[in-house]
Formats: sequence, C-alpha cells, structure tokens
Amino acid sequence: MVDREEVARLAGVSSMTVTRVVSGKGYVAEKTRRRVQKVIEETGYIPNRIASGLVSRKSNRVAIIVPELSNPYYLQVVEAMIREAKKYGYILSVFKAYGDEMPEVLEEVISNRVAGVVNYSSPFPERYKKMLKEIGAKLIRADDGETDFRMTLSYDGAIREALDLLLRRGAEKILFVAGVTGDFAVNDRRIPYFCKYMAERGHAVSEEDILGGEYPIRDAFAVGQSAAERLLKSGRRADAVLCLNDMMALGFMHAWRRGGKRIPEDTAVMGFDNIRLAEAFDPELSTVATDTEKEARLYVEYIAGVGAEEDTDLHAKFIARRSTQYGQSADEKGKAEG
Amino acid sequence: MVDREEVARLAGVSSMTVTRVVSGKGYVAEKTRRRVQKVIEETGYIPNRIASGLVSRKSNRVAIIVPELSNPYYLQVVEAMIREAKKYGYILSVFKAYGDEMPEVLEEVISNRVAGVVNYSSPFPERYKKMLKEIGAKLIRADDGETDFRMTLSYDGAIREALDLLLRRGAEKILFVAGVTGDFAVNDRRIPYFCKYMAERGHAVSEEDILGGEYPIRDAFAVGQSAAERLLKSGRRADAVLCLNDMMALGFMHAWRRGGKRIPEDTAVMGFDNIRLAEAFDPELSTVATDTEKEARLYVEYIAGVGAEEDTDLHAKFIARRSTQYGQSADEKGKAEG
DNA sequence: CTGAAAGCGCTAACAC
DNA sequence: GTGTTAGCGCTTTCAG
Repeated sequence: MVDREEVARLAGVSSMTVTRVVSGKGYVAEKTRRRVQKVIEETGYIPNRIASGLVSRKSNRVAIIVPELSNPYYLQVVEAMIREAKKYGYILSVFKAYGDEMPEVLEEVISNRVAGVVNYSSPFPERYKKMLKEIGAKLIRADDGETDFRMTLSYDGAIREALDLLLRRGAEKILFVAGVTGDFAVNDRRIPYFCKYMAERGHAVSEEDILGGEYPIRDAFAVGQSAAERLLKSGRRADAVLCLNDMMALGFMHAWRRGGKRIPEDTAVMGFDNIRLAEAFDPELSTVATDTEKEARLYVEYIAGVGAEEDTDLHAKFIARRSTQYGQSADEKGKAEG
Repeated sequence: MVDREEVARLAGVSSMTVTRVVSGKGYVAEKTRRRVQKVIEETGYIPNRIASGLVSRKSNRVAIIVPELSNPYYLQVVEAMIREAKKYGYILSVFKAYGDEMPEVLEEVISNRVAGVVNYSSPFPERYKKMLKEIGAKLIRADDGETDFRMTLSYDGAIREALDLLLRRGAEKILFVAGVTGDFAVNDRRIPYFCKYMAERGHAVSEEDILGGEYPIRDAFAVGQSAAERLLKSGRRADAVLCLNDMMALGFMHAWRRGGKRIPEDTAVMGFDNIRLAEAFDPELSTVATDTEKEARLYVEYIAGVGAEEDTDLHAKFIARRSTQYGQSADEKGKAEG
C-alpha cells in the first residue's frame, strides 16, 4: 500500500505538502495541488486514519451502546446515527451492553479513543465518565441526570393525548407494561407522566397497575408476552394497556389474543417508538413517535462541535391507530346508530 | 490520561515490561507482573489501541456493510456479529451502502485499516478488493463469485420442501416476489432454485412469475406492498407467493389483505430470514431460516485466522407456519370430513 | 507557499 | 526476564 511518503516522492514534493493537499488545510499552490492530486489518483493512495488520529488526537469514530438488538427501534436509531455521522466524516461502532457488561465495553470504547459515545443503556460508572472526558470524548445520555448534554424528550403531551382518548372512549382500568428491571431507567419519564396524568383525571394508579419484567435481559417482545400471560392468569381487568415500547406491545398483543381477548374491542393497546412494523400489524398499533432523525442529528452535531443551541426539545407525538379504538366515542356511536 | 510510560515509571520498570504485562505475551517475573498490574489498576490505565494498531499493523475492527437498515434481519446479523466479534476482541463498525455508495464507504473502511469486511450489499469493485487485501483485511461476501471465503448457503432443500408442501396443498400458480434491481444479487441462489424445482414438478416458471421491485433502494416492506398492489391490479391468480425476505412477505401480506384477499385461504405467503417478528404476525409467517449465529461465527473465525475448515455449508431450514396453510392436504381433509 | 524536525503511544527486534 | 533502539504513518510546529 502506497503511503504519503511515496506520493510525495512521485509528486516531487515533501510529505507535508501531500498532507496539506489531502486535508485541504494550509496553503498549497494550485499547480502543486493538482500535481499531487494526480499522483494520489494514479496510485490510489488512501490516507491512514489510524496514524493521523494518533498524532492529531482526533478520532472519527462514534460509539453507540444499546441494551439489546432484537428491537427494531434501535435499528432506526443506528440507521439515523450512521447517516448523520457520515455527514461529518464519523463512522459508527455499535456495542451491545447492559448493567454489568458496561465496564468492559466502556474500556473497549476508551481504548479506541472515540470522539463520542451515545448511550441507550445503563448509566456509566463515574470513573468511565471521567476517563472518557479525559480523552476528549463527548458523552450523550451517559447518566440519568443532567450532567452532560442530553436533549429533552417531552413525552408528556403525547401521553396526555393518548390517555384522554382512551378515557373518552370509556376505558377505566388502564395499565402500564413497564417491563424493566431496577437500574435500567435512563431517560425514562414515561411512567411518571403516566401516573401523573392518570391521577389528574381522577384515576389513581396503584403499584400493581405498573407491570414489571426482565427487560432488557429478556427481549422486549418476550417481556410483553409474559406480562400478558400473567395478566390473563390473574384475571384482572384491563381496558387499555400502555407498553414501554412497540415491541413489548406487539408481544403483549400476541399473547393477549392467544388468551382469547380481542384488540381493541376488549382491550386497547399502545406502545412507544413508532417502529416501522407498528402499522403493518393487524390491528395497526397506536404508538408514540419521536423524531429519531432529529435526535441523531443533534447528537452528531454536539459531537462534531457544531450546531448552535437550537431547540433541543423533542416533542413526542401520539399516533392513533386501530389498536386504541377501544369501545366507541359518543360521536362514533351517534354515527353508527344514526 | 496516564500512558504506558507513566505506568512504567510508577512501577519502576521500563515501558516494554508494561507492554508485556498488558498483552500477556513474553516473559515477566510474577513479582514484576503483580507490581505493574497494581499500578495499572491504581491509575486506571487503559491502553491506546490506536497506537498499538499503528505499529503492530493489527486492527481490532471489523466492518459490516448492509444495503438497508429497516430490515430486522440485518439486526440479527449485526447482533450475531457483535457477539462473535467480541470473543476475539474485535469491535464492529456498521456501514450502510449500496451500488454507487460502495466506493466512498470502502475508502472509509480502508482508511480505517480494518481486520475484515463482511459485505451484505453490492459486490466490491476490483480496485478496492485489491487494496483491502493489501492492508491485510479479510474479505467476506465481497463478490458474487468464489474468489474469497464464503460459506455455502444451501437453500435448495428448504425451497424444495416448501414447494412440495404448497403443491401438495393444491397450489398451482406460485409466484416469487424477488423485488430486486439489477446488480443486487450477492449470494442469491433463491430464485434459480425456485425455478428449478418448479420445473421439476412440472410447473414451468415464466418470466412474469418473478416479480421485480426496487429493493434495496426502497425498503423491503414497501417493495412487498407494491408487488401485491400491482398483482391485485393485474387480477392475476396467485395461489402462493414466495418472497425474497420476510419483510417483503410482511409488506405483501399487508397490501394483499387490504385488497380483500385472505391469507392463507386464498393465497399462501412465505418469506426468507426467519426474523423474530415472523411468528408474531397473524397469520404467523412461514419462512426459511438460516443459522445466523453460525454464519457470524464462521466469518469472525475466518477473520481471526482461527477455525478449522469445518463444515461451512449452512443448511437453510423451512419453517412451516400458518401463512402457508393454503387449502387442505388430503390428510387434513380426511380428518375434517371424517 | 513549502519543508525539516520532532514526536503521538505503542511494539518488533534485538541486546543484555 | 528485562531494557534499548528504532520507527509505524501521520501531523504539529516552526523555520524559511
């Protein structure tokens, strides 16, 4: 493989000039530039980013850490990140880790001197946050708190809208399939919002209305299924069920229907994420969508050090589909009977 | 960030000894090793892989290139690759590219000096294959042919099994939703097999029985939908439809049912890949599964330079679910009537 | 505008 | 067992 020295020799310049041509920084006479460019093309020279990163202490790599990969939502996130990262010359390395697995993966990330880390999994232990900052990596969603850059994901409006719809349609007993184990709660305001708005509408949420599970140790679909099965066994009433994400909702629906329940007639179901397949299901799954593209863009811009402090509040949107057509609203009844 | 020199100083040894401790290669007195280890732990030293890669000319990075990322199948592949890669200390970078986008991405891959490239997209132009070999990267599925390592994916048994089932159930007009554009045909033996076995059973396949589309320019789900819509418009008969992958099948089913068709009563549908959601759908989607785990393992072992030449033939398996319960077999009829 | 020197953090190769 | 020397391919810095 031809290196910079070789290109320089062939072009009759010093290697420094080649660097300037390649990087586009610094002054190079137009004539020289063309000569060098020609040699680069002829030889097919491709710079070694490893070496350049070593000396410049800059990295073109961004790491993304997700807790599981069987959930298509993360695909959307990864896809958006790849696309946005590319615009700034970054490439994306994907890691899967959760809980105890974090330190090992973080050491890997650090030893590879990334420019930034976007975390969708458990919070980072303090020492790793410190080290990442030392190597100059930008941290995103590294902890539950507000110590690093993190946009606000406003779920409240969407949740209120969804609950209003369900209550209007006559749902009284509304449950939340949270599915999570203890420390996995990065960035999660969904459950508190749910409780708050239910209370505001005069429906106090009791602890058993929030169904737990082993997410992300077990995959979301399985967690949803198991929640439905437990609920069926208990014989508890459920007019509507909010699930932490779409995959859980899909799992829930699957098991729920096997148990002889109809959706949305007996029970309305909705999720979060708006995965591509949500609308492919029968009934089409109602969900809460966030703007994954914008999220990814803001993250990458933060890492790249560009991007003015524009509006970093991502408003989630409720998307009503058939799975939440529980009962009938007064209007629809009128029409149907009229 | 503390570096190797600093660790060496604190432990009262030379930096070379630290290297030996860290890498576990070469002789170090047990006593020295412990002393160095202690300093490493106290200082939280994490080696710089960038530097080590530069001099050792070894990389711990593997690239995977996929044509699209809205298809959960690639998630399974990526997940399996991450898991297997980790066993050998590799980390995975994910790239999305297709057709014209390949050169740009390949230059990125080359400039980052990866240890290997696993390609699920368009074949590599010759010059990039050459360069990748020069930097010592292992190529997997880089071309349609047999010039590099590639396991055999035996679809034939599974396809035969599926077709036999469909024919036995009385399907006569069987179509294939291929969905692909011209040059995207890496590793694709599915369509030829289909034609071959149909012919063997006395059902010659004509050109219009193979439905095209714009995959992967448009996503698989959309391609499946559009194929169904075209078919509905044409009014052509279709007792059974094989789709190139599960997402296409899901898209096909979605549009097909909107057109008033029942699955599997009017038309049997099946896909390939066995994505997690295939069995969550109603009707559960029949599909052809390959052993993604084993595939990933073989790839990584090849890159790592281990792994004896074991059986590299991956036999795909037909998984019959409800979506292919077209008509009734003689047996079932007997039972139903009996 | 261009080049020479120094060195990023690490390891290969050899010496002791 | 351990240290020394050289240098990976590139950029930074400063001199011209």
